[in-house]
Amino acid sequence: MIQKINRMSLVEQVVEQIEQLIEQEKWKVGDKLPPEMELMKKFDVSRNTLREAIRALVHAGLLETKQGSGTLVRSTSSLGAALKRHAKKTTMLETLEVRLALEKQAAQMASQLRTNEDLAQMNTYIQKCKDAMNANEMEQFITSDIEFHKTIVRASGNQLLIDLYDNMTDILYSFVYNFMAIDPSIQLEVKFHTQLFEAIKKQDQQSAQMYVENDMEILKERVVRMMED
Amino acid sequence: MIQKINRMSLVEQVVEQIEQLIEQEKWKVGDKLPPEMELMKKFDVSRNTLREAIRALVHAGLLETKQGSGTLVRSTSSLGAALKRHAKKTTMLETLEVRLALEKQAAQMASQLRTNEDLAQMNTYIQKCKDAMNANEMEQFITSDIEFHKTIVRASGNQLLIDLYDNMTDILYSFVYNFMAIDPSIQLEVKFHTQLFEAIKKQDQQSAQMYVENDMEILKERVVRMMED
DNA sequence: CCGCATTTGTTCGTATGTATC
DNA sequence: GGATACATACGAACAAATGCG
Repeated sequence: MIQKINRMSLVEQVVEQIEQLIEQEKWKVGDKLPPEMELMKKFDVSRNTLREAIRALVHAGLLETKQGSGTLVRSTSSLGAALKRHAKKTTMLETLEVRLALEKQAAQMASQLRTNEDLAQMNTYIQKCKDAMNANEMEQFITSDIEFHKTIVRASGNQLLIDLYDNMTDILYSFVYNFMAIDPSIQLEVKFHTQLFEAIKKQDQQSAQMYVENDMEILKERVVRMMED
Repeated sequence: MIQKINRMSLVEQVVEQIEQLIEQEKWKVGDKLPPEMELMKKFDVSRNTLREAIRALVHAGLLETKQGSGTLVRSTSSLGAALKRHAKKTTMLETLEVRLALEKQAAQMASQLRTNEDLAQMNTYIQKCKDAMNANEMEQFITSDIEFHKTIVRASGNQLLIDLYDNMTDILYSFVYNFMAIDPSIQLEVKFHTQLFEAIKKQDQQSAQMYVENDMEILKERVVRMMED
């Protein structure tokens, strides 16, 4: 039996393994990696090799090293890191518009493909949004709101669309999060959620896209208002 | 006058400079970089430092090194490279759907923002498409077709949208290019181009989005047919 | 086919700066 | 402040691939 020769350099192999560990969430965002000595033993490579692999991942944006402290996980994919870097060169409004584009398409596709499980999940998150609104719990509202939208996009079944959307959402909310406040527009938002849900349930593609636009218009106004301050 | 301290490591600085040189097309895709010795002198860093910068860019997908031969430019942005890697894990159909999402949004925005120059350019490319079709020149048709669509997306004014769209288009056509043939559907395609152009001219957002869908349906059928073979 | 120059790949060693305890 | 561990940068020597005459 002939074994395939390992054409990948040691560094590349370590990089791949670390990438997978992060993608599989064995090492989560914010986690601190084990110290170099431990990793050397685990991967069975020299310190130089390990360090080089880590540097590659630092430049890719997945890891972050702090002198004297350690290395920690910063992002889950190089796509996310590249998007974040790119998004910084543009405005939040542009990111929002791209996110709108993705969600509109997702809503249209979800109208055709949604399963009963999808619908049930959407319903759950809508209810959570309502509860959070009544209890004036902003943080809970935002979390449920994000999950509601992500459920729609997941229902599209398009993995590339899902990944891009999730990254855009992360970028947006990492900026907007602290500037949110309970205000009358939230009631409108919940109303649009319900309408959007009904459209997807009825498999009405046109209306689904329209309600996405309505819903995101609110977020857009918040971003614009935020940028004026 | 207080000077800002250079917090960036030498490697990072070299990486940035090379990235800029590539982005500004001083080093174009396919070009061979000057040998390490020369670059060492130009950037005034040691070989190790330079090599580490190059390695980071190789991992990011912008450069490619060949022992004994040299280093050459592979891609113009890390976003593009990350997207390409990601897109390989999914299907062409998914890429096409995301591209459709972006172009629909772009068409809607272009309907509002298009300048007379934009319209003139679109017209030019439509004419080139017609000419190529009559002359049975497939390659010329595809090139003009791509340019027509890109012009619409550019007219949206959203740089993030433009970059993502361009990359998606590159990925798609690098797969589909060689499988195209002159067939009756091309006549339909030109017809949709004209309709789409008229909608943008009349600033009719709804129709513009619809015609994008019609137009891309043809491409979708081609991709599906191609994948069956 | 050989030999050679060019170019990148790999692995040492060393010096200095910097964060943490 | 001192000790320790890690980060950063440079230099040098040798290996391996490529291309040319």
